[in-house]
Amino acid sequence: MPPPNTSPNDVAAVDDIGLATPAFSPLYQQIKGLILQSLQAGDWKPGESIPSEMDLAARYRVSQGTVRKAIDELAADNLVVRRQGKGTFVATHAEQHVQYRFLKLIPDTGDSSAEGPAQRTIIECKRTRASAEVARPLALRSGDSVLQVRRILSFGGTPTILEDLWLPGHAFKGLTAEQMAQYHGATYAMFELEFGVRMVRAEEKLKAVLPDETQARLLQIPPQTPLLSVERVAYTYNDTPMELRRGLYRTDTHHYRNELN
Amino acid sequence: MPPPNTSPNDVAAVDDIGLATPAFSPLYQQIKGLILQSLQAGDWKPGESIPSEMDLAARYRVSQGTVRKAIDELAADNLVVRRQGKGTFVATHAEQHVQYRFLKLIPDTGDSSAEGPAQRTIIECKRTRASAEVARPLALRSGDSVLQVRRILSFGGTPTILEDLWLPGHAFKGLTAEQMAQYHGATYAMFELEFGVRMVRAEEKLKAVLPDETQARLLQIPPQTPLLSVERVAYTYNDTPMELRRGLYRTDTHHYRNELN
DNA sequence: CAGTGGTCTAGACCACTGG
DNA sequence: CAGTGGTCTAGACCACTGC
Repeated sequence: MPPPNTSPNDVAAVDDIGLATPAFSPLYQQIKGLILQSLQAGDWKPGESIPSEMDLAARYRVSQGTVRKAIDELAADNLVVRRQGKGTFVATHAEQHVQYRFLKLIPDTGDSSAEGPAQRTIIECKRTRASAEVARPLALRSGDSVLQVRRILSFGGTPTILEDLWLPGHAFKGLTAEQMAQYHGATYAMFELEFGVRMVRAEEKLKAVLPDETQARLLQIPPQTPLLSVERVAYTYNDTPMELRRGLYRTDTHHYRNELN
Repeated sequence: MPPPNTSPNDVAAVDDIGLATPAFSPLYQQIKGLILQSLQAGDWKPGESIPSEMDLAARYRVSQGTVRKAIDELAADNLVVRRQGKGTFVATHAEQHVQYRFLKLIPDTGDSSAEGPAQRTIIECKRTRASAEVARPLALRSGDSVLQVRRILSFGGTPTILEDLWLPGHAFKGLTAEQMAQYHGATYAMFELEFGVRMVRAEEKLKAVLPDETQARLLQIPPQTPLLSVERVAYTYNDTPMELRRGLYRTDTHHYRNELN
């Protein structure tokens, strides 16, 4: 016996809760979009649980299976974490064991946990104005206010990474070197907890370069030592760029590891 | 009314077709495993279609939904490609528009298609014995027969990549420089068509290095030019390593692009 | 024990492809 | 038009969590 089923394209229930859906897309995609909006709006904070599948199904007037498929995709995008028997939680950089969300530099020995946590030295933390090169990837206009941070990460006492960060001034008002130092290591966790900015995705461009004098001195290496330059743009929800980061990695004892599928 | 449903853990139908399933796993995982075995065994060749979901469901005595979930995972792993209205096809490096399956080097201009196809020059193609460094990642013993290939890839006439390949001798008997040259560009397609070896996955280790004299000469660059060293191990089904490749990339006009989720 | 996500089924209908 | 994958539903039961 067929259920009293409305057409799969019927988005009446969705429209009922007040959202326009101009083009066709499967119901579960629309549900995914709605949940995404709630995530962006901060209806559920990182680390908290979202409503159960049954709740959401009732709320959106669809079957549990449809909600499930929507959440499955959000989980695949790392926006949400499912835990059997407990619920579905908004992904977070804090509290989790995901210390280095985007860092792919690994000691050549392979034992990435043995070298222990990184020591971080903040060299500089100042408010400046964006140059054209910095403004473009951050979707700002040159001259806009940006926060610039320069720091060194050391592993086992050896300076290994020299990093420059640029952050949009409007989103990170009041960021201080003290804050950067407090959260030893968990920079993205700090962005979340202190500024409500959750990074979701990143793109990196890698090149091999030679350091200038200042860079060589800071990393305590001879000039002419080839370094891996990693330029990263990190995005929040909505593909909004929120961080530009340029790292210089020593690769004599470490390497950048990547998996291809 | 409940269906005449056997327990979810009942693998009778699976056992019926003659396979042991020692530990517990969801039915769809077991089905995935069975399909995987057929792929490895070559029951369906790359580019061909596999049986329809209904067929497989009948064959394994499970519902279409269960087969679907199994195939969904295989599709997510890039082992299989679904095409609505046509069927599900074994993924292939040939015929597809996926010219460079694993190459992540991109011109800085971003317009990766404008520079046209790479010109390939084979410098060397010989049979040797594996050194310890080569044997380990290929899961061979040092001294085992390996094929070694050295070649240069040029973009727009500029030598950009110097590559050394090592292939297990037993799987690539009779590989010649002519074969390498014939398939301009589509090396992995050749492996598939000529040797029945389909690469499924790869791992890369990146470092910044300086070239030695020979390397600098071959790439027509001054010494002291920093290069990106990319060491890749490519795997077939079953996590069997089948290729070790070491590339030296010029990164003055190109960069290695990576996306992080 | 109740509540959560995870698996499985059966059946209906939609969207796309090709003869 | 028949056959394929894609969506959606409804309902049952399993596995895990925590009270």
